Amino acid sequence: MHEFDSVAPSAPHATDPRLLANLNPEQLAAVTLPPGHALILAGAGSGKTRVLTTRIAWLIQTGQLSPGGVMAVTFTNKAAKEMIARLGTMLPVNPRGMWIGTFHGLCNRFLRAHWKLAALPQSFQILDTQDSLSAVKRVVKGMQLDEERFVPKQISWFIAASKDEGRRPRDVAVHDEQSRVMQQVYQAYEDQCQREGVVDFAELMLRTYELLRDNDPLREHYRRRFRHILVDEFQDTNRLQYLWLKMFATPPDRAASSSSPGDSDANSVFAVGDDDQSIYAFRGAQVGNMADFEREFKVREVIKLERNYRSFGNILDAANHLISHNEHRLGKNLRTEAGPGEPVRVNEAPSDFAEAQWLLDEARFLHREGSPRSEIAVLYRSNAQSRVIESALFNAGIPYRVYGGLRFFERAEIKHALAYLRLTENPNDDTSYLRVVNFPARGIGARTLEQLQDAARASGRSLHQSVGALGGKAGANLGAFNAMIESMREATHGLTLREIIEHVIATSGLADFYKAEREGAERLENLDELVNAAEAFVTQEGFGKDAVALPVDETAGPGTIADGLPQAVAAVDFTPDAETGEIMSPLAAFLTHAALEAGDNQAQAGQDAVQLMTVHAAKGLEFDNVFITGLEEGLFPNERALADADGLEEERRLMYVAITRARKRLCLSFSQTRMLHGQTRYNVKSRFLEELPEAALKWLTPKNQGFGSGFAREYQQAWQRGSGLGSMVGAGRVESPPAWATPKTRELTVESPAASGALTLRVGKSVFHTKFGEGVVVTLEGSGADARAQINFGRHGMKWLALAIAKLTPID
DNA sequence: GGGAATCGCGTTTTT
DNA sequence: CGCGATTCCC
Repeated sequence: MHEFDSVAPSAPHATDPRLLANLNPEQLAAVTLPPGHALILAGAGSGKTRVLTTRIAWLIQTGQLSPGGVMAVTFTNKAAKEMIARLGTMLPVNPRGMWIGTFHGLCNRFLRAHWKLAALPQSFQILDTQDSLSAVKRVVKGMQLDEERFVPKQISWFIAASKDEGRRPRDVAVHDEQSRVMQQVYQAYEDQCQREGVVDFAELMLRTYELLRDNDPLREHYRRRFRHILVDEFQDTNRLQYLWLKMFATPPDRAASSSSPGDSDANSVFAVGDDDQSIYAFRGAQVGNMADFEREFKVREVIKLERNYRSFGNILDAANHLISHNEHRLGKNLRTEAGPGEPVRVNEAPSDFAEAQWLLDEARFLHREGSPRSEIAVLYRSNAQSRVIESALFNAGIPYRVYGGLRFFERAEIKHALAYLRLTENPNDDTSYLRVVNFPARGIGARTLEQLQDAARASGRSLHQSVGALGGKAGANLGAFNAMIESMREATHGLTLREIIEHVIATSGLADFYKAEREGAERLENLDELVNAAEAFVTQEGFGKDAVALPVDETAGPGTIADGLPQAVAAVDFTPDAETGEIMSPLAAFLTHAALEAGDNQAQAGQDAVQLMTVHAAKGLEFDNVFITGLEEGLFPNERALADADGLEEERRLMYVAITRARKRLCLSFSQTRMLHGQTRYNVKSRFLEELPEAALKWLTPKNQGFGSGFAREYQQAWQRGSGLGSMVGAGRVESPPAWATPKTRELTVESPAASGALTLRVGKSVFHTKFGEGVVVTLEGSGADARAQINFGRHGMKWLALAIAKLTPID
């Protein structure tokens, strides 16, 4: 089926000496590894991206690889873009033509090229998580299941998780009624997606994997084409991504059987990852893939990049010391030549409010000292923690930026516009149909849609096709909607993408609707922004001008292929059909782009602002000054994560990621009390604080260390201000009961079995229990013999104790 | 069909 | 407590 140009690698050219300059010995070894599968353990701040890009540039410069023979995979669009941008400065070729992208982006390209083999429509559309959930809801409703028992969200999660493990409905384990129904829903969901010509994120991966698995010539073709496969953040790969990778890689036994590696037709996988930064197990990532890779791919070279170019010594000591408490590691220790730097400072606050206040003063101080606000990052374990910090910053008028939340293409008004656009492309997309059939309102109610869905189910056709089944006013309204979609389709024929979108926003009634809305101005702006995004997309991708294969001289070489698939296309989102070269419409391509790249999720960019984000969101970023807040048992480590065995280790890795974000200054803080879910919680400080080396720390609270001069004075003032704010915070020390707490009893005196004599307990007081260790009294109830106390023992959890029996001693 | 009241829930998130 | 989703009522 395929013919290949088996061009042996030419003798290395003289490389640009600047390319390899300033690499340390380990980096150099990684960059210049001979062909063969390799695993690079790249510690935080060790120059990972540099090694990846330099490796590609070096292979190309030395003539071992043509741009068309590269496949580089990342997890995020941001990482892919960065790689492309850096390569652009290193190479005289256009890196946009290389197969560099996210797992999902590359799958999309692959399926666009082989849509027929994959049994998809050429302009199949991609469901994001929201779309997918509403599709599942539709299925569940259609099957008339009890939504209490079969929660759509859970089923949606189950389907995604199954696909992420490579399981089709027939492969899922069925052991009871519940799982049997789940399987049926999964099957029905698949049928529905197939009927509507849509795929969800996991389907992109799974479909690609299966196509390669079941089609030998195709698989062999791609194995020959991609000489070098590079994978970033390998520790975050899930089961399916690992299997997927195996499809592209030459099996190691075949690679080994070749006498000389240089002439072998085997390709090479260059996997880069850091097991200590694996923080996505909750969404299916399997760190075990690293060990599996080493074993199954018979990796000969494991290179560790341990020299850190980011942080000062004390920060690295803290990170190393902390992570050494994990048992399941491949083993790695960061080192620096930058000197110890400032100690890691630790602050204890009486309340979350005071913690925020302290943070605020600290940020002000740093800014006064010349640090840009954008170099100050405030990290927290969960999004709910940002609220107090935000309000403190807001009230003080300090600009800040919160990462997270809705992204551009996920906004309701944008999704609505996209739904109309999708319908002009494919009126049988029921998800989009239901989203906008009555938005803006046009007299199509819930019962009408029930009937329409029943009719569609009965005939096995789409909603759009089933409108004729309904008569009366309802049928007329539906007919009018169909006619509108149809006229949109006709009117936009031949228009530019920009004109199409403008037309649809106007004629759908969306523009008028938001004009009439009191709060619609921002949404209108966003719709304008959608037009701009489309314009930028077209310009950037170069569609319409020269969306054709790049000049041959840029792409020819080993790996040239002969099945009509262009080596490289200027417009990567317009991947042509592998056989016919047909390219999908700009609109379909833009819709794909919108699904695959949800856009920024940071609020108002522009001015210099303090950066607020979760630890997860901070991965891959770095800042001069980092604050890690809320270091309390239950919060960080999070109590819900402690349920499973590996939970604590993942939490610790999360802390490790947080620590290693800091370049110059690291501050840790925790609070004795915190408002959570509408009630005050009394917390014990995080065990992670105990796992840090004392020598690298400087405690700012009197208990552990006195105040000195300079910085410390600042802290003292900040702390006092923070703790002196309003009656809410009271006297500020844990010894006095917080005035704002309203438990049943605030103070209780009982005969203590431990200390012969009276024991006085107060809410907020620390106590020691012979079995559970240190805890904080949360609630007191009853009296005398049946006096009870609820005590938070941190890692041992919240306990109710009978005070007549429990052996408690007070801690001061 | 849409606004108001009520319910329920509350790690982490990219594609 | 604060939110989103659902339900209720006009």
